[in-house]
Formats: sequence, structure tokens, C-alpha cells
Amino acid sequence: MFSKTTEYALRATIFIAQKSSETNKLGIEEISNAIDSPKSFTAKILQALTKNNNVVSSVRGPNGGFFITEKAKKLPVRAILKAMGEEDVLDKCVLGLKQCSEMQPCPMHAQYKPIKKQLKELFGTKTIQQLAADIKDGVVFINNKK
Amino acid sequence: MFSKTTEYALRATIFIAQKSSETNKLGIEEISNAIDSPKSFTAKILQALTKNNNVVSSVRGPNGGFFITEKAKKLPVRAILKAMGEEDVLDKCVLGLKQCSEMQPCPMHAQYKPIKKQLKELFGTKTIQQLAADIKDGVVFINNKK
DNA sequence: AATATTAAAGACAAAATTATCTTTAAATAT
DNA sequence: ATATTTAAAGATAATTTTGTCTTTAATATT
Ligand code: FES
Ligand code: FES
Repeated sequence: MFSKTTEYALRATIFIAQKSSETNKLGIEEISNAIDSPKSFTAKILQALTKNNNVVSSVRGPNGGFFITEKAKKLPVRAILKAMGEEDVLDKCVLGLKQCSEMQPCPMHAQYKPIKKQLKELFGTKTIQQLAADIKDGVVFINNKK
Repeated sequence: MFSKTTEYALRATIFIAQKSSETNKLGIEEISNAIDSPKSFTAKILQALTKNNNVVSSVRGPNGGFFITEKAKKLPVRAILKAMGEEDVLDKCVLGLKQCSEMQPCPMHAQYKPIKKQLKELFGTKTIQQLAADIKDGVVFINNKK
């Protein structure tokens, strides 16, 4: 469904939202270890998330690291996709036509449409905060390495 | 959602199902032109679809080409994904955890689960034939180049 | 049998994705 | 001020995906 890049972005952001605060920032080592992702690559991804958009915040130097503001925590998960430039997944034609439209629908359009709607609904309304809360409650996991 | 490879595989198969028969086979030129895909690359994909699985059939030589048997037309769309080795898309964790399970669910699992179920249902029950029929009726399109 | 037509097979190439490593800059603490 | 810690930025590399081109093999037509 998503690229590795976006998968890491989603996991990292949710993890940061759960563990960090303005006063307790997280290092790249801790993050990549927690979400089971390649460290340097994850650093690049977090750079994108702090720069392009302002989903994640960061400060350099001692006691520096990554964190997410209360305001950013209220963003929908879709904001992460947008920051990674992969928002279009939710709009694309499932058969790869140049555009998904009612005017020239592909053979799967009618059936796929309600599913797509739910996907957009899910990513558009569920907030980063809400997902993080579940981890805090220990009912969900952000990795499953053995 | 799917790779280019799988998108072309889906479009090509549906198109062949609509246009061809044992007595009227389609050449690679005609197919790639109809679905707006790179010719040689599509040839490779059709090779895979005829070999690995037996979704598509082919014969070489004059009046040769690709076609789909009546039996294969009754296969679910999922058979195309399987032949392309991309069936796992329908089972994967949306956040990229190594496995999607109830035991160690990711933060989106609970919400994504019903959507995934519908996706599996759609690809598992809708047949190649059914999709092709809609094109025949002229209500859907297999490309949308200008 | 020879020729033409078509897909199969194989070799190759370009582009995108995924990943690593090194250097630089910012912030803090001493 | 200096040294230390941390992310940012940049360069590079490995891998996968996407795409092309050439040669081979099968089938049909003449
Ligand atoms: S046109 Fe294909 S999903 Fe809408
Ligand atoms: S564990 Fe992530 S979708 Fe099931």
C-alpha cells in the first residue's frame, strides 16, 4: 500500500507522539530502534517531516532530538502522507489509470469507490494523537521484531 | 496501492478477457496500445501471466497472440495478483509491521481491519469475466489517455 | 522446404527506491 | 571560549523497479 519510506514515517511519527514532549525529546537512535527501521534512512525521513511540513519538530545539540507539539498531535494521519508526498495513494485509480474519475471509470471503480472512501475517511479523521494513545495503553505495537 | 507491473497486469488481463477468444487472439502491440503501457515491458508481464499461473494463454506464430480461456475468465481478480507475486498487498500491515495480526496489532489495525476485509472480498470474489463485461457494455474504460 | 509472423527468452539499461556514511551546523554544558 | 552532543545536509552506494532491445523458438502459410 505505502512505500517503505512512508511506513517508517508513519511509525516514527506515531512513536514520537507517544513518547516525547517539548521537555523530553527523542534521539534518532532511540526512534529507529523502537520502530525497527534503518537509522540513517529514518533520520532522512524525519528531516522531511520536520522541514516540508511541520508534523515533527526537532532541536539540535545536547538534550536535543525530535518531538511533536500538542498542536501537531491533533493533525490527521493524512498529514504524514502529505508531508511524504504520498497523499495521492488515497486518490489514485486502483488499476493505475491516469485519473480516477466518474467520467472515465476503470472496471473496478464502482466497487473500489466505497472502500476508497473509507480509506480517506480513516486517514483524514484519525489523529496522530489518537493512534499514539493506544500504544500508551499497551494494546497495540509499533514493531513486531521477534 | 499496486506496482506498475501489477497495474499493467490487471489492465492487460481484463482487456484480453474482453476482446479475445480462442479464435481471435490479440497481439502485444494491440494490447499495450489499448491499455496505454510500454510494449516490451507488457510483453514480459504477459509472459509471467502465461507461465507462473495460467491466467492468460498464448500461442506463437501467424494469427497467434494472447487470449483467455472461458475457465480462466472465471478466476477472481486476485488470481492476477497471485500470478504477479503481489497477493500479499491484501494481507500486509498498513504500517509495515512484519505481520498483521491480532496478537500484536499496529495502531491502525483495528480501524484498517474492516477495510482490508472488503478489499480481500472484492479481489477474491469479483471475476475477470465480470470486469470485462462492463467494458463491453461501454460503461467503463481501460485507459484514459487524452 | 522456405518464409513470414508471432511470443519467449535473455541481455541490458535507466530510473526510482532504499540505505549508509561523512561532514557541517546548531545548541548546550563546561 | 571550548568541547560535547545532537540533528541537518551532502555524497555515495546498493537494490529494486521499470523499461528497451536483440536473439531464439514455435507456428502457420506459401
Ligand atoms: S477509475 Fe479506477 S478506481 Fe476510479
Ligand atoms: S497489524 Fe497493522 S494493519 Fe494489522
